[in-house]
Amino acid sequence: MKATINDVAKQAGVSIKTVSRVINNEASVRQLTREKVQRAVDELNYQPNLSARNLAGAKSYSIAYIYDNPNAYYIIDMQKGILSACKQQGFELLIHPCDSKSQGITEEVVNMVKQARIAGLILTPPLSEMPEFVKTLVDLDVKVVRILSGDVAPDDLSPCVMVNDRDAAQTITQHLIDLGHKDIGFLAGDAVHMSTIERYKGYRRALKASNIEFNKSLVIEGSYSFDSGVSGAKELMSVQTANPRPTAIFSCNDEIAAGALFAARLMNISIPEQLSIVGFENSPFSRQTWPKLTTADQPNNQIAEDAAMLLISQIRKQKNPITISQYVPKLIVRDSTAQCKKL
Amino acid sequence: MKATINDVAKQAGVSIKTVSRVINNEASVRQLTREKVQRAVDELNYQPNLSARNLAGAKSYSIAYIYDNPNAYYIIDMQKGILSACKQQGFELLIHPCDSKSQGITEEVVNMVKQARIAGLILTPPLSEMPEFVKTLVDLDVKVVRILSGDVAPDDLSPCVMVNDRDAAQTITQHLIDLGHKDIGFLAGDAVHMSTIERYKGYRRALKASNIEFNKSLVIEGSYSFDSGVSGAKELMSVQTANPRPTAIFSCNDEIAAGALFAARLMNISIPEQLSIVGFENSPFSRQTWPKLTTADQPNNQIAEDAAMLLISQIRKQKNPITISQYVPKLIVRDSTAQCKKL
DNA sequence: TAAAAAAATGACAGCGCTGTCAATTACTAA
DNA sequence: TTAGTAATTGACAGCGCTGTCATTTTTTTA
Repeated sequence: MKATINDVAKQAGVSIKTVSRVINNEASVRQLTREKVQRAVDELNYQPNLSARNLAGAKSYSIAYIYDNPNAYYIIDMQKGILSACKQQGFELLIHPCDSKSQGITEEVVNMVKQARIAGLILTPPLSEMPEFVKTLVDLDVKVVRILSGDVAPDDLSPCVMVNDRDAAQTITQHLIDLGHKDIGFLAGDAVHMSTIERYKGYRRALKASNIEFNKSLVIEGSYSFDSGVSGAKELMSVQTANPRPTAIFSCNDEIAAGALFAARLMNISIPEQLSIVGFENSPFSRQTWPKLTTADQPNNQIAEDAAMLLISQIRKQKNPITISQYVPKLIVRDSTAQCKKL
Repeated sequence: MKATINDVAKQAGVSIKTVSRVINNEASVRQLTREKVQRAVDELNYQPNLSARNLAGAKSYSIAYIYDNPNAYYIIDMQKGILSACKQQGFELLIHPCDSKSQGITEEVVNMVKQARIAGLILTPPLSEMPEFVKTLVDLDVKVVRILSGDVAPDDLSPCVMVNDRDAAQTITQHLIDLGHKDIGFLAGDAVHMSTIERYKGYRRALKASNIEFNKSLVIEGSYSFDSGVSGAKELMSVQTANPRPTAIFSCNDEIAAGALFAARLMNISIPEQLSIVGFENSPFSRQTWPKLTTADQPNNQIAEDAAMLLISQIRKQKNPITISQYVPKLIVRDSTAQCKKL
């Protein structure tokens, strides 16, 4: 049978309260006692019962990951990272898929938080980009950590883990520029997503830094989908006379890039010889295209773990409330980009 | 504050034990009393506290989903279905990603089951296809439900939800035959997966049913990947003289089909005019190709919910132990298949 | 060295529920 | 009607832990 706090107390020759103190890392336990207890804990392979903890204490050891995102890869990665933090810290994770556009979403989550006595929440886009939603939750006294696109937190509602898409986009664009490209198309994702906006800013900044004139006709609005990539690339590549035909295309994510790749193939444009294409996200997608995509990798696993750790330490009040950590996706050069052949 | 069993008891004018009886749907509660309690439950919006239940009772209200599958879409779908059943039934879901090929996988899971007092497990391929693994768990007195490819359960270790890939594959193949195709290539997935074997059997059966001679050179071994689809299709389509060049290709999943589509494009073979291609799974992939894939849809969400319900009713000992439910993926005709042009 | 203050430890109630068993009530048959 | 049985209900302990507060031990101060 599983060891309980009683077994440990008996084995260590102390009261259960002392054991409780040790496992909760409270002060005012003599070093000697602490070691004695720790030894018993190890010997019995004791792990505190979460149900009992949640029931007895004022604290809660449950956090939740609320998501609404069509990108399954992203979610699975996130989940894995969060789970890993939870395991380390003896927390429990509740998963809650939802529809961010639904009317009652706020109420739904508030309800869940109350019912399950949830101590904290991890939010990813698009939920993390809904300020009123976040505000409602924070006011409810639930700890929240948001994962967002950008370099600085948009407000001080909660700690954030920022993914600096802007710098990454600049780096990617610079990579194209370094290859001699000047006419670089931009296939945008959904305009409401912060990530699209940030990536666009990075693209613009790179052009500016290299004194390349920005050409609005090279920017195509769209969404984060394969189809959008196909039609966007078609539009870009069939531009007539007046506009330069781009020699490279920056796609806001790998799915769009895959679509662009496809369109190029349809139009008999060889990649990367005649046209360089870059993606973003380093999703499994990017390795399933031919040629394999040059893209930007963001360590979702790591980001998620970081966010969860931040959340937990916040729950434990171990750190100052508004911490921010930042990640910059890293350029991964593969086979879809090459030196610009055009003069 | 959240209502507890005490509040309900007070409101209904009965003892907490009676409330407990009502919410657990136990016999020997008078109809009148039951209604009285139920009314109080509704008025107070009472929901039993899971932690307390888990702690107090001999029973556990936790089930776990253990997975190891590179297909994120599949897992997300599964998870959602399971979650929905859990919510309905007042259960809690633990998520546990793992590596099925790792040495200590059995021990890892056994440990987890013991530590978290898990009442039941849901297993999907490849974990559900590991008999010794399942046996160990069942012997441990954990309830297990497996989701498997096939029409009958391979053993009576646990209830299974069967996905009849064979019949579905036969239907798909028949669809090609109906379109006049006779030389139908087969791009296999990983040979160790039951799904590959089953789909292959269905393919063979369809050929046989229509008296089409089986040609071994049209079967290409491979894996469930885009690359495998590309190379497989290339091989099939470059078959020389002796072998007939297929006019249609059955791909074991959408990813392979996407690869095949890509290869065809490379070889200037137009789809579906010169070559029909079908996929399997109806993953988001299949809608992100051009032309959109004809494929077989399996209602993963539903399957998962069904499996979870089966598991929970088993935990509650409401049903006979070895129940089997079966799903047959449904043919979805889209744009990648057409009438055979060849004589 | 004794008194006072501080640090360390323990006893015990109680979180919200279920299991056990005893008490009450309703229903039967005689 | 009344004992006898079955159906219904309730009192209470206890699951494994934490919070409160009292007690003991150690350290500090005068």
